[in-house]
This record gives sequence, C-alpha cells and structure tokens, in this order.
Amino acid sequence: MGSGYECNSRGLIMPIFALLDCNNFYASCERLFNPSLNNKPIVVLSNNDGCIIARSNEAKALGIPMGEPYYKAKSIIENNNVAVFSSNYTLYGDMSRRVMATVKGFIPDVEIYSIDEVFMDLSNYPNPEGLSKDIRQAVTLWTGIPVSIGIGSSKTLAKVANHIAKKYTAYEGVFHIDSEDRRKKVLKHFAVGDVWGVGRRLNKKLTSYGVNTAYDLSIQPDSWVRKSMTVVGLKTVQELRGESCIELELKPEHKKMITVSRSFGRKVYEKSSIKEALANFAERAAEKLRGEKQLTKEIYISLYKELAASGKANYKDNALLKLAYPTDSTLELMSYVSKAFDEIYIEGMGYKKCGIDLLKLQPKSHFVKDLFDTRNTCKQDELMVAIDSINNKMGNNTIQMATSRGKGKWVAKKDLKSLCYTTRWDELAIVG
DNA sequence: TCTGGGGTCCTAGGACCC
DNA sequence: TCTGGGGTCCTAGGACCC
Repeated sequence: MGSGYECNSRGLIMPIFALLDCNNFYASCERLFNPSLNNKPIVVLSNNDGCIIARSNEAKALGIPMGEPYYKAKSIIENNNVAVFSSNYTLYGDMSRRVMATVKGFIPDVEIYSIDEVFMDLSNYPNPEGLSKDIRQAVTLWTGIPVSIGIGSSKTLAKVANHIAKKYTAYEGVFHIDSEDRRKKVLKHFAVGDVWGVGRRLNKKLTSYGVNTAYDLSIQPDSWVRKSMTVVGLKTVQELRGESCIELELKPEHKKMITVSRSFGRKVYEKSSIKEALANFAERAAEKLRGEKQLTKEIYISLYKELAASGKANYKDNALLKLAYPTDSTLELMSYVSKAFDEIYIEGMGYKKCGIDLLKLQPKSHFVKDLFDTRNTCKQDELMVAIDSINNKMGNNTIQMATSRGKGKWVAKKDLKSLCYTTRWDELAIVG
C-alpha cells in the first residue's frame, strides 16, 4: 500500500492496471435523458429490434437474460412496465466520448478498449485506489454515467476486479486485487466462464475437465493450457497468475478491416433494393475508411440467403474483389460493389442480410501513384473531402449518392429509438 | 508418377471480445 | 441455439517450391 508499486514473489516490480467500465452503459444513457426512469427497469434492443443487448439492474433482477430475443421477453416486459429502447448509437457514442474525456483529465495514458470500457496504467501513481475513487466520482458527477473500476497487476485481473466492484456494492465501485491472498481468494470464487478470453466453447470444454473456477485454470500446467487453449489461452492463464502479458495499447493501431453489414427487416427479393443497400454500405464504409485515413485494396461482398429446406439458417454467397489500385473513393467503391453484385445475385432468391468488408487496408500517407494509374485521384479526393465536411456539419446523409438513396425497403426496423439528445440541434433535451 | 522431407505463403474458418 | 453488428487473432490445410 502506498508505494504505487506491487512486487511479485520474486520481488520484481509489477505494473498496476485499472479498468473502468460503465454500468449497464446503454441503459444508463437512456435513463440520463429520462429521469422518470430512475429505479425503473430498462432494456435496449439490438439493431433490427431483434434481441436485448443491454439491461438496467432492475431489468436484470426481473430475470430478463442478456441476448434474449425481444419477442420472447415481451410478456415479462409488458407485465412489469419495462421501458424498451431501440439502440441509439449516436447518443451512446457521444456519451462515451464524454466519459473518456473525463478519465483522460486524470490519466493521460489510457487505452479505450470499447465504447464503455477504458484501461489505465496506474503503475506510477502512489495511491491507485484513492485515485480510482476520485475518477469514479468525477465521471458520475460530470456525465451522470455510473461506473465501476477494477485494479490488478494484469489486464485480466483488472477485469476480474471490475466484476467484483460491480457485484458487491460494499466496495463502492472500486476493487483492488492488491495481494496474493486476495488474488487466490477472489479467483476461487470466480467462474471460469466469466474470465476474459474464455468464451462459451472453452467454458464447456474446461468444465468438462473439472476446471470450474478461475483459480482452477490458473494452476493448470502450461503445456496442457497451450495444447487445449492455444497461445492465447496461455496468456490468459499467466495473467490470472498475476503476470502481465497483455500490454496497454496507448495508441490505437491502424484498423485492419472495416465491415458494414445489416440484416433486413424481412426477406428481400428485389434486385434493386439489395443493390441500394449495398450502395449505402459502400458509402458508409468509404466514410469510415476516410475517417481512418486509410485506403483499401480488397472488397469482400456477402449476401446471406435463407435456405429453409437445408435446416441451415444462413447460406452465404461471396465475392472477393482485388483492386488494381488502393482507394478511399465512394464512387470507385460503389462501382466495384455494383459490378460484383450483378455477378453473384440470383434472380428470385430471398435474401436476409448483406454486407461488405474492406480488407488489406493501408495508410493513405504511404500511397504513391504509379505511371499506369490513370485515375484522377486528386479530383476525387477534393469531392470526398467536400462531402465529408458537409455531412459532418449538417448531419449524416445530407449529401448522398443517388444510387444509395431509394425507397429503403431494406432498412432495418428501429421503432423505439430515443432522440439524439446531445448531437442534433433539433432533438436537444428540453430542460424545464 | 511416386518417392521423401522440409519450407513458405495464403485463405477459410473458428473462437473470442464488446 | 443464432439473436446483432463490428472487430481481432490463431490454426489447419491447400498450393506451390526445392
């Protein structure tokens, strides 16, 4: 306590990681702008209003499971007056930025791990626990989002500690695995399936071998772990023992792929509708790509059809396009996608979903035009910059390519979406 | 054409995460 | 057992080479 450094059994200095995680993030965001929902159950639905992806504590207490299809939970929801929202990613993204900005005000060295989680390196701070309490308080005060913080000598242990901080209110939202005794005690009561890196599949396998708790896993021999969980699992196990193997990623690496895909609200047969959807996705993907300041060299197009007869739910038709020259132009992407689509589309087929991936990305700054490249890239760049800046200022889709704007038969259902309280002038929250 | 052994590169698919 | 969309990483296996 007090030095800011922990030592392991060999007397080596160990790093200190903290993980801040927003409690029931999406549900908390919705509640923020609707105080009448305080202490009331809330659920948030996935795209397409398909299933439940976030629940307030009250909704969890009602026994509504995570990932439950909406229609299955409908009776519980109606009987208990549960507030239901379609997901509103604009709102969540904006609230996330506010939370992260608050954290960065305390700790400059952070890794934003997901929309509602951030890892911090507290190795050089004398009182990690006190500091975490201050951060937690500031985030609550300045953003209204409740958060929990877990502290440990590896990222995996910080994750475990975070679970404890959330579960046991007596710790007031901050829990530190600060000794060997505490580490063992905690891991012995921690289900192996809840460990970061152990998914459904591995959980099943491990429990079948009698490895039920995180502690059980942590004492397995390396060779066995390597064999049954690959090198990834070995890292997890070492981290559970308190040895840090997964470093903080302070600077986000360049993205390796960009995906835009969507399920349709229903089966879609019209060629023009699917083409319109793909054009939309190409547009979105190109925007993301330019936002990342990268170019793409490969486009992967997938159409998902439903094969009722085969028992298999989804069957996929793909096309992989390798581009002669890397690009970030919406126009080029759209024309490639459109041509490839014509080749894989089957007349009369009912499609349930489609999407595109951009692969083999490379930084735009590294691009050198060669003699055989006859594209007018400068002119396209100017056009794209103009479109992006207008769309940024005036809202998405202010300017859109004609092929991507249509009747929108493919558009997903979003019946219960809340307003964009923080990002759109016309939907600002009204105080009064 | 198979006979051996060894190596690299690429892709598809699986498993995990939020 | 797929209910959603967007990611990353690892491995097995095929193609191809000597």
